[in-house]
Amino acid sequence: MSDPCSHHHADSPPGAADVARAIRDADRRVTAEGERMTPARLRVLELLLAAGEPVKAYDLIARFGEDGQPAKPPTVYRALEFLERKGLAHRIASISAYVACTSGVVDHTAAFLICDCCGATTEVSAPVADDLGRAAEAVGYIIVRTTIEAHGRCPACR
Amino acid sequence: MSDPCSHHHADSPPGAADVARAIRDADRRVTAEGERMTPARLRVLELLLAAGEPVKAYDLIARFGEDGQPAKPPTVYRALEFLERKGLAHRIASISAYVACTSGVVDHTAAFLICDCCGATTEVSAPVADDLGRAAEAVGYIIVRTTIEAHGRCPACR
DNA sequence: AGCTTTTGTGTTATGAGATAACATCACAAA
DNA sequence: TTTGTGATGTTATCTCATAACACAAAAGCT
Repeated sequence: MSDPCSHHHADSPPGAADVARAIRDADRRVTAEGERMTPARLRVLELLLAAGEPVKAYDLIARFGEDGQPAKPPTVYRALEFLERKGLAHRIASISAYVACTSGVVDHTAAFLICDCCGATTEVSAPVADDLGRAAEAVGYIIVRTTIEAHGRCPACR
Repeated sequence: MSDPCSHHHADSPPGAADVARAIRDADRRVTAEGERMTPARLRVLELLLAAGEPVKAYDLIARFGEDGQPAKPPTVYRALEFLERKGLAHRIASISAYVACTSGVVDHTAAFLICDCCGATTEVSAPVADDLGRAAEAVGYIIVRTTIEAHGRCPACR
């Protein structure tokens, strides 16, 4: 947050029921694809979903143990890598943070609107990537994965 | 480079004359805008231009002194911050690297095509940002700055 | 010129983000 | 049961970036 705001916002933390359902869905999908949704992976996904906003890796590490015991960094980074690979989470490079995927689409290019004031983020589907794909093709590139991160002010902060 | 390639590419390091001219232009522009193009800033810009591709901050730090003496990190990070603010360089968040701006346009949203194989990058003007701007407006966001980084394979590596 | 303010630099130290390397474990296929 | 693969535990370390403070250089003012 380059210029943190003092006014407060209505939090919209996803309800426990929502989180539980999202986790069950994710678990089923991963299992169906022949991969394992292990406790560590479930736990990290749970933390991301419960936060409802981007979370720093070391915050996940700190919150990892139900009893307050932190995890070792590789535990969390490995889980994040897996979740990203499965499309269940995204890394937001410009702020070095991670967020649960809110798009139902499995293989998609995500675009983020990030409020520099309060830190809220919105994942929008990117009509954007198509244009870029064409531009890339014209130059001879094959695009595998695209990071789109727009910084600015959210409705509450503007 | 997630999957480094062994084949080699024709390097296209900008000629010394090109670098010198770009530096003079930048110097003039910055001075005209009432800011100071100090030796440290010139040096970092020179290193970025000469590289012709994204460079890690600590590589700049290592190469900083003409005599081989490294700089202290803040020296380089401050220069990078300035160059970015002036639109003379860009930070590529997804690979934590910096690159000289190759677009003539002063205030623009840059988009990058990054080869995961050889590390080459191409800066393309982003027709992309307009779409995103409209999408953002629809949700009530004001966009200040956008990061667009497409990873894939360059013509030589595909 | 003398003074003040602003902007940039030098330096030390440390914070924050991420991964290498290797031992061990769990699980499913043969 | 054996064997192979994928996941985890653990230690250590590496890379990236900035805070904080003292000092210097330039620009603006009277």
